[in-house]
Amino acid sequence: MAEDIVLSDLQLDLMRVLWRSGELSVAEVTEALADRDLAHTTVATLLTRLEKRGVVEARRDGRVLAYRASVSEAQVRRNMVSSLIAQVFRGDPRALLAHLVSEREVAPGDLEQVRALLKRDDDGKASS
Amino acid sequence: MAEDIVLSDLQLDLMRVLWRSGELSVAEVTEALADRDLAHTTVATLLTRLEKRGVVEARRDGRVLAYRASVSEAQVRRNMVSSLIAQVFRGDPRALLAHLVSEREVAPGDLEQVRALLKRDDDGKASS
DNA sequence: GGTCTTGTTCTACAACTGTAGTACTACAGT
DNA sequence: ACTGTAGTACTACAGTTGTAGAACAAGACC
Repeated sequence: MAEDIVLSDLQLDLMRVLWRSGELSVAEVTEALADRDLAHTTVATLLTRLEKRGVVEARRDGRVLAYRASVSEAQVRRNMVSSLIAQVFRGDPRALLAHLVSEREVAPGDLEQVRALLKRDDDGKASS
Repeated sequence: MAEDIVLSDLQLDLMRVLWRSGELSVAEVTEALADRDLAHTTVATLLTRLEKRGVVEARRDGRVLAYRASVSEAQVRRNMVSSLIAQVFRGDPRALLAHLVSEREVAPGDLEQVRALLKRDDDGKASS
């Protein structure tokens, strides 16, 4: 379950609201997306569709539906990055890395930084 | 021009054929995508649509149309990566980098490798 | 108890994508 | 000139997404 999780911009915005806030009603989600200026029926439609796809779950709370994300943000990130790597970089994550570097999207300093981060991480998790 | 270049999987496959081979007829593209097993009319439709979007150009060569990519692979890559970064990583490329590292998609050795590459590159281009 | 409000569900529609059939056009061979 | 044959153009249709109205349900208020 939860395999093909590639979400559109709007869908991600919805999910972000849920990830931040836990369990929300349609009204609350609509309010949280006020900048998008969507009708609440639109938000309801979107949530229903996402529910059908299994990325959110609805729970009846009295007469109101409470929606909750049923996939994590990390999971979606993973999926979307993997998907991009598969599509554009022949499945080779290092090709993406090389792209980022050569496009000057990340600087050498960033690499150092992240490397340090990784090291700390490894020390914690995979210590001898 | 050529701003919103985010292509689907199939569209990318088409483009890859054109990037590799330069200028091709519908028949040639269809053949190159034989594994997809598409009708040549399907390929024609796809190319026409891509032309309308400005990512390929058609030239009349006798009675046959010769299609050619009018955006580079690098450009599409840039766009698609940027788009993902904007959508998923709040526009921060380093967040993507951090993701790659923490998801073990790239290893420390890869960082070194790419860093070396970058260094060589900079030596050539941005020498003091 | 009737009506207002709030929320849910259904239906709708345009744009885009994947897919392809049909119709038209024109060159090639006899 | 006639007819394949090959290629292009047009039309179509289902699925997804963005967007929302209309209809319906049920508690809240007087």
